[in-house]
Amino acid sequence: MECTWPESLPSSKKKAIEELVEGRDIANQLRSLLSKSAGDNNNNNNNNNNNNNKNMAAPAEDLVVKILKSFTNSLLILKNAEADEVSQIQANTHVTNWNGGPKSSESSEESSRSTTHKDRRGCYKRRKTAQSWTKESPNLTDDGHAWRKYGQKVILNAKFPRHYYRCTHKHDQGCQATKHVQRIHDDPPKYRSTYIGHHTCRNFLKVPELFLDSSPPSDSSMLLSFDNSTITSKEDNPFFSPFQSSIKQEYKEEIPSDHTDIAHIQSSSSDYLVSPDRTVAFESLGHMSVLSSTLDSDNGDVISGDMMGSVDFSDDFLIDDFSLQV
DNA sequence: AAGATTTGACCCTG
DNA sequence: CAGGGTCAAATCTT
Repeated sequence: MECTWPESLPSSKKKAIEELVEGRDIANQLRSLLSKSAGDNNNNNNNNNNNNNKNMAAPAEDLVVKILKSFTNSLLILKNAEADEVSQIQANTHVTNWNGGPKSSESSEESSRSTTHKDRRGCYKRRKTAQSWTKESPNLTDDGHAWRKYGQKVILNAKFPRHYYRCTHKHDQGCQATKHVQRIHDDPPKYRSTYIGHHTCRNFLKVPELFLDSSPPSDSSMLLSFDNSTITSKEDNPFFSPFQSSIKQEYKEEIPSDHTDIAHIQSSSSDYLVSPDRTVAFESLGHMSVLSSTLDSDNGDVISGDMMGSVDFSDDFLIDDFSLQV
């Protein structure tokens, strides 16, 4: 199971990234040193008063934080640029109208349409670009969201058809999230799931009241998955949800005889929280999602306030997250 | 009966 | 124009 982070980085860029990572790590060390010494001084009254020490450490730490931020942003830019080059299905760094919008030749071809079919002009809106990330996995793991299949296509040069899913709540809640799943290997089975867009829905019907309480349901899982990260919601990434997915047909078709996989799929949501393997996936996917969100935030493709509020771009998050990736 | 899946056609992008 | 993404009627499942 892996994320489609570019695996074939040119060595020069790899080195650049390594350098940045090293610099960032050093800055990180400096920061911990600073905070350590500040803490020591706080416990030690032999020197000047604590307020003075704090006042000295605070600006220094600010600087360190800025340095770290700079490193992290550079890494983000580098990596995202690479991702765009390597994979078309990787997160796009700009997003046009979410709903695309009809072409200009809207009304001119009225008569040319066949009358045997319903006139669907205007109803078809393809997303030109959207935030996307992929996941590859030997089985079709539950991502916690309710998906409804809306299409299947044979893809050129692909052994297996691609299955298209949209969020079940597309119509009742206007959730724009979609995904497609394609089997890329037969033996051993391997599936590539590409997630497009963010869930803006609230999975009310599926969420136990326990989770609906006061805090977002994802909080616990996020904290478990990301350790020090400060992501606060799963809404922008289906993998963060601890809830059961409701895809049925997909599994029946793709894994007709593999009982272990089916058992996996139907296993309780707690699997997500305890399996180290999946935790890694969460980290990778969370990273991708955050990456996309970071770089898309200024292009007007904010789907909802929900999504915007889904990620806390604190220094800690970015720093810790990146340390997983490089 | 309601909701999900299947499937062929439509539409968009490169 | 080809390939891929989406729609929606028909069909299936619960």
